[in-house]
Amino acid sequence: MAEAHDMLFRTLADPTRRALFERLCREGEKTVGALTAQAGVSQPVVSKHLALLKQAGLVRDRHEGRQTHYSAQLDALAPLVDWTSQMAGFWQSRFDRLEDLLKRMDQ
Amino acid sequence: MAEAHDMLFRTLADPTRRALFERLCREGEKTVGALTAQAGVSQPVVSKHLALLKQAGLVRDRHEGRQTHYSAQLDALAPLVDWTSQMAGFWQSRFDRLEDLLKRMDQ
DNA sequence: CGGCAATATATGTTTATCCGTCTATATATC
DNA sequence: GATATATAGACGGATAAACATATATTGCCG
Repeated sequence: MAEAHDMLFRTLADPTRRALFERLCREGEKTVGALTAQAGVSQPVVSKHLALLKQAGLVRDRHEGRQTHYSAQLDALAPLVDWTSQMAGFWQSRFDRLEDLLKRMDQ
Repeated sequence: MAEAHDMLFRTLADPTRRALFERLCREGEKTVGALTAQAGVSQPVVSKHLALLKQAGLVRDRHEGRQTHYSAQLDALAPLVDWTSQMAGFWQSRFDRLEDLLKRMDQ
């Protein structure tokens, strides 16, 4: 049962990796070189993190000449939103049932 | 810069721990014993995970006699929602700026 | 063609973190 | 004294992050 949530949480749990993703969200498409310049880690490491982000569907790559441009793929956050609202939903429905119960007890 | 996001993502990244939280969301308040019975791991491990969840603000505990009841604390998911919408917001604003630019170029 | 630039990928290694076990033990509470 | 939970220790194993380095690939350019 290793679902999408699992990979998402795991992928975003690493600070270096999440920082890369955040930068792509803030600043839009960036080349590996540009990302490496401010990532504080070596280029191979950046490439590896980008590969993982891509595997999780969080980024897309676009080749242009000898450069690769990466950009955030926001749709990939949907499972995260779903999960969150599902959790909130469970809570809410339990709350509703409680309210319901109290209402019936009141009568 | 180890913010709330960091702890949240890290805490929810572990499947066992996330499963505990999900169960508390779905089924409401549970004792450690009840959680242990279906967690597939030993009681000390369950207690440790609960302690981490509590540290992240994701659960609350309530002592009743010799039992401890845990319940999900949904407010703790707020930073997660904030982060997500922030990322979406960055994306959106970049999109807006692009639209703006195109509009001006059109004139 | 030759060579440099940008990136991906593979290696070997080190280090660190984390999860789990089992086994206490401390602390309440019943 | 038995029960429920928390906490701690020693331990093993898995995972993962980082380094450094090397190399393969591809594209650009002279």
